[in-house]
Amino acid sequence: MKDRIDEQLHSRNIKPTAMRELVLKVLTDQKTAISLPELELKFEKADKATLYRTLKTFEENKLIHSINDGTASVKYALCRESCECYPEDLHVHFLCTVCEHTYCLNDIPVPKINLPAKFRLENVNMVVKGVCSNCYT
Amino acid sequence: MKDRIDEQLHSRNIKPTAMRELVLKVLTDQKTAISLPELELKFEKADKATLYRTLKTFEENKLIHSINDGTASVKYALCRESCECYPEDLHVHFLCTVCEHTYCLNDIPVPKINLPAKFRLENVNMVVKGVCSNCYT
DNA sequence: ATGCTGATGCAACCAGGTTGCAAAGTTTAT
DNA sequence: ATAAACTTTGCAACCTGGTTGCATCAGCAT
Repeated sequence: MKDRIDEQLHSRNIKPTAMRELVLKVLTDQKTAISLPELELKFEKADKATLYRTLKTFEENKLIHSINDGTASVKYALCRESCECYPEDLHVHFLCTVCEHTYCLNDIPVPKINLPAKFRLENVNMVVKGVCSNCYT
Repeated sequence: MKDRIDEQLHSRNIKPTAMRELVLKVLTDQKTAISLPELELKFEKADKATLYRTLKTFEENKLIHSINDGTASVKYALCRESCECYPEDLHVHFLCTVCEHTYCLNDIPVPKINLPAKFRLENVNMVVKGVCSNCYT
């Protein structure tokens, strides 16, 4: 288990400190994207700033991606192995308005958009809001 | 001018107070979406809470729509006359990473997405980041 | 004029995000 | 093995946007 974690960190050129291993472990076990405050709650006692910087490091190195789903806080989820966070790599995110969980719909790529003349595209954030299958009645 | 403003307010069932007329005027003159802090700066002396509530009122009555473009703050822009903020009414937003302005790409509808089974769609937020034509080199 | 309702202004609060700085831990060169 | 150099961590403090409670004020109906 730990091996696998360290391997992941290594493959993204992130030094495997104890803290980072723990955070990555939490992120791996997570089915939905998680926010910084939520991450804090996963630990008995952990420093917000450290977690914050850990997430930033992960994001810079493309181990995770951030999602701004319109709720108060930014959420984070693991990137796929092959992800380089290019526009082609992007997928749709789904925010359930009942349970507030944010899902990565990895199989649904973000549709291509034709921008007006002289607009250059760098990135796309597409969040669908609705009710997830768990909360579906 | 004022007539036109009042008419707009009236058509959305919003009582035309002085404050609201001023805010709507600012929003009308705006080419890009504006945030609460930005709106505050447009006035010599105005109360944040009042502006906040004014925006909320406008939004509830579908005179404006909010855009969460991933920057720290939520931005607001006028709805089109015919807008009821249904998913069909939605358009793509563009955030310029240079000037930080957010454009309503009114002519680009949000693409339709096929969600997984038992996921119900309510709303879609699609923000494209990049460089706008003004900042394009 | 009187009373009711909703709008405004002020102050205070809250949460998430972010930074500075010193202590602890790692790595590298000698 | 030791010292120097660099990185990570933990703590505290801060900033900003968003939000709320409450007293006051304005507009309208009676």
